[in-house]
Amino acid sequence: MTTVSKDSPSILHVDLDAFFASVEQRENPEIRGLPVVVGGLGGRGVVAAASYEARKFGIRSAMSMAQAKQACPTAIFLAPRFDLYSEASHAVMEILGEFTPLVEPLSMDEAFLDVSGARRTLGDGLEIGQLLRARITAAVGLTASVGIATSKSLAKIASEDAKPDGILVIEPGHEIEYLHALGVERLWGVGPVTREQLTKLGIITIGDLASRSLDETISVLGPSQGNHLYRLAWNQDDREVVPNNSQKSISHEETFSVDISDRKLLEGKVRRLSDRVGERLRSQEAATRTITLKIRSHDFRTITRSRTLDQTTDRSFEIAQAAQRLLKTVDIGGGVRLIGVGAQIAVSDQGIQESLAFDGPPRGHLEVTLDAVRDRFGPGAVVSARDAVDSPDQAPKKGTKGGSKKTR
DNA sequence: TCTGGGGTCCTAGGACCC
DNA sequence: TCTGGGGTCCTAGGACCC
Ligand SMILES: [Mg+2]
Ligand SMILES: [Mg+2]
Repeated sequence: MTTVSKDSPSILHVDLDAFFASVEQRENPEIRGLPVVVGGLGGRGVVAAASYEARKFGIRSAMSMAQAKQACPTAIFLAPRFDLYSEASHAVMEILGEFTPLVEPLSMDEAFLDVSGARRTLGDGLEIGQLLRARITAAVGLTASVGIATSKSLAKIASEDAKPDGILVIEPGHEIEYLHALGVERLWGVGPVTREQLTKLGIITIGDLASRSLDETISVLGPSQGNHLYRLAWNQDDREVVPNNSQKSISHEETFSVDISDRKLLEGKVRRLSDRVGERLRSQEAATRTITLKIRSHDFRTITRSRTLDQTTDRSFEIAQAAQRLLKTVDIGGGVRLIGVGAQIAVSDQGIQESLAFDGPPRGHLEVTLDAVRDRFGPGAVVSARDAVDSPDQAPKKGTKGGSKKTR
């Protein structure tokens, strides 16, 4: 048993280093120590992962493979092998689960852990972080970096600074000095567009953002993002680690090596993509009601068209039919670069019942319902049972149901 | 050889409802 | 009675993440 002070940080962000490239280097000893670039080889590919050796040449995720080749012609260029990465990912997540059930995967190669319960037996966050890093390397042959802090946002930022193969604890009381020295783009949720907006206002660092008034931040970024980022800039982030998040959509898309203008050809592509979407729906015993067609034109402009059906389906044919009908409404004049088919996963009545049983009714729904009744029948129509007096106006009529079953 | 593929969440307007 | 005010659903677009 270890003694751990109560305010010792207990949120861990675990992130594998150069994930796809590291798996490839693990598989093939001959490319260890060499610049390795994993990405699409088909002419229009981008970099999915670059080994640290490749990063020395300026190669980064999301740059085109063509650019990467220019930066380092002698690098090893590999097509991704997702089955391999998926297997490694599962193995890592399983290890994380040995430390606490509170594991929230964010992607194939990263997860949050809340170890506040596990610390009593396993040690503080730092000790647990070192333990699981060693376990991952020994069992899976990959290195992981870990950020540890009192909030998700800060733990995630810290894991970047821990890389590669490192660990970093942001001690309580030192959070603000650490955070405020960083560029705003380091905040989770600030991308190129937001960073540019902030730069125009002279906001370069997180400290700059924090020193402005909340009102100013909101006037530029809107109430939602403004509030959120302002809070993050002061390390005010009370989001909890939530395991077992359910998937909300399934999609497949394809970028063609040459733009396509032939409708028949595109219809065939839609059919094949719909098959894959349907297959995955059925394998999860899920269904969809809303289908989305995505088209990116030769000029990189992207549109989506979606259609909600009257009834849910898990049949590839119906998905394809909906998507092909949407395709007919789109002008494909200059050629199509990418086409995609997506399906929103419908929440089954059973799922709703389970979530009601588990979480209680979502407040929004209940209150809307009550308000609607009051709106129709007057303020006395619904009162708390505690306050109900035995008057004809307020007593429930005989035969009133306890609750309705279907919420939507 | 410009710009992947898989996702999540937010915004905003119109329809519809009470 | 020149304007109610919300709420949800649907659709389209866009920022962001890995
Ligand atoms: Mg990573
Ligand atoms: Mg990652």
